[in-house]
Amino acid sequence: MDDRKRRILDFIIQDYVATAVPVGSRTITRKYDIGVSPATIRNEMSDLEALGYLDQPHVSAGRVPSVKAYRLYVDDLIARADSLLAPDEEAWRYFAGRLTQLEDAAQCAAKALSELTRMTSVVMMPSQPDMRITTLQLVPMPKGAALLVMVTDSGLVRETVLRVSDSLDADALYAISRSMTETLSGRSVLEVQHMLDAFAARGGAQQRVLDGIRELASQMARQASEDTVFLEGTHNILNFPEYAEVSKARSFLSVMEDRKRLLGIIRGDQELITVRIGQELTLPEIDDCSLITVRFELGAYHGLLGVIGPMRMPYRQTLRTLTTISRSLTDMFASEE
Amino acid sequence: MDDRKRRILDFIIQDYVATAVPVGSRTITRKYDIGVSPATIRNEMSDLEALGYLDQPHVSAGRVPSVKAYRLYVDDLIARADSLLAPDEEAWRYFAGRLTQLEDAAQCAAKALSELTRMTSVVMMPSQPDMRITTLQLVPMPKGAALLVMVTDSGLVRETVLRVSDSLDADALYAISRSMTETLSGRSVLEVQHMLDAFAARGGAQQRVLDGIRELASQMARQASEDTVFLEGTHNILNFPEYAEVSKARSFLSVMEDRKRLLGIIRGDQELITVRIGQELTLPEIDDCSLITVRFELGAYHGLLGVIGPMRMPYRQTLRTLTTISRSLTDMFASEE
DNA sequence: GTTAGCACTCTTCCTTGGTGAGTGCTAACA
DNA sequence: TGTTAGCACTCACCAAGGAAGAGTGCTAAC
Repeated sequence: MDDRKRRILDFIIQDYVATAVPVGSRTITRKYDIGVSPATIRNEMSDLEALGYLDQPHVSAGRVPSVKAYRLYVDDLIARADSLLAPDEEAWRYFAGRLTQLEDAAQCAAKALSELTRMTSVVMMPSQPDMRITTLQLVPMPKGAALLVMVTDSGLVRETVLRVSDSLDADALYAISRSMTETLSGRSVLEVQHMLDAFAARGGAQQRVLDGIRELASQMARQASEDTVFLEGTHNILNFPEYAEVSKARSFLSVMEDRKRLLGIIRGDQELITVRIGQELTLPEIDDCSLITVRFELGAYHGLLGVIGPMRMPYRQTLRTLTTISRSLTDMFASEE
Repeated sequence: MDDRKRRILDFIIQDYVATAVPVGSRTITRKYDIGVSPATIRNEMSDLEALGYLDQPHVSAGRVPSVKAYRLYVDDLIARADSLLAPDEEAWRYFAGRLTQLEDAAQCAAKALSELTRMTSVVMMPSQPDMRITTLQLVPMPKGAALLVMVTDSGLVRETVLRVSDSLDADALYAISRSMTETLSGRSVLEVQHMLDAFAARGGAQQRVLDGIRELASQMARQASEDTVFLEGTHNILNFPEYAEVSKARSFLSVMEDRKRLLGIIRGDQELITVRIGQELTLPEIDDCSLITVRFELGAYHGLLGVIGPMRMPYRQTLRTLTTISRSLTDMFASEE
């Protein structure tokens, strides 16, 4: 494939991404000064089609990039990764808001991504199978209640409200907290859950507290073993002419509902950047969509940021936004812990 | 309006709610055994139209209930409120999941509502202008961090992660927590926010903690003065043939984005049940929708649960679901505090 | 190797006529 | 007086038939 073919292919991708309309030979000469006539372009396009880089919806329509064309384009984009390193200023500013906890950060990132890209964003927090408890603390609440707060070594926080005896003041709650922390800190959430399951029916004064710990531990254990996913901006899909039919939009949305399925697809991604184009996504209902995922680091583990949109998506800009947010997430966790 | 007219009107509403297709005179005789011929029904329908209870999309279509008809139907439904008192078993079971905090409960209720009704749900938590701080507590976290937890008298909890000196162990953090609580407890969040604004640039060892408190206080103050809204299931609108055009669906969704506008409409509702039908909603973009809100109690204040869907909605079932969830929310808060 | 010209294809949009659901009116009937 | 059958009429809906336009492939000339 010579240079001119390559340039024409790039023009077609660029134009189709922008307009969603099949690109004809005249359109190219009108919009992009390539120095040859439509007829020549036609010959080249004919060659490109033979090579498998272009599809023709029907004989009298323009050409549309094939999966192979997007693949070429994206692989090239990733190879010249330096162009993606320049941070996306808008994304930086957008995501500068203050974040407190892991989940906040993930949800916040998902929201930022979906608003910046105007597509659907997905964030996978990594599973942390060996997460250990560092602190348990009871915080007094009004009317005989207390907030049980559980903190793990990875900075995950969970809390629940308990009913406790009115006779317990702040100091008493703190004393209990200390002894609980002493007993349980350093143990994994799974271990704690099993320990307390054994105690379950023991009864007694502090039963409610134990139940609370057990509940939190099991919540955390669940979260520790399964990766969790956040989705935002699912209904941005309506902005794309590809999804102008409600039935298509609905099928897209119902695919998005099934988070386990999505998770199953992206879970294994180890590369810094993974791009799945069209059928590569292995979601037949939305085989005209693409999914880009970018890794971020969270201690020893890694999570994924992703964007789902039509196959015809602005790959370059989307990748920049993704890498920018991914980098700031990685930095944030690195500094916080 | 005599009894037979009323019965015919009810049939038309019932059928139109179920099918979204204008109801003709023959349809009525076929589906509902009313004992008279289509011609008679036609005469009655003609009368009902003259009375303003029916509309006719065009001359050779069946009839469609008017706003006035829905109004009559709904007012009647509310008047015979006892029929709504029977709790919706499915809703009960669905909503039986354990809840920890106010926001959790609200969000959870919103989710349950949208899934049960298959429409868009809205939950408004009440503003609590005189909310006061009861506890401030620092919980140790790994790597020189601490979780600052703030609890108010109404049971609202907020927390944020702070960086603190490594030299502070659990006991030291507790000592700080005690003195903070002593100083600030009983004060309103607004007061605290202003106090700390004055101190802002003071610097010093505990500056980070003070900043944390200030931030939380201002978050809470914002929440205390503004009511907060949760929306769920916005894209359920796609399930209705009325919104089969993507452009309509999009305009619905963009109305839903503007929470302040929604809030402005429902904020003032004092009744136990408020039903806004069609234009009564004063949202011209979606003037073929209805909004039902039901009050729930939260201490001295009240919040609202609502469902938004097409004007042609199953009012009776929706009201039952709403009142059931509302009652269980009210109960939950009453017992918890 | 490039370009102009031309016949050809096929989608899109508009028009047109047929079909059927539903109505309103009138006249007959109980 | 209320109910019913019959009938002409209206109008949305749908399928079929062009006309227009965009785009192609091929051929022949530059």
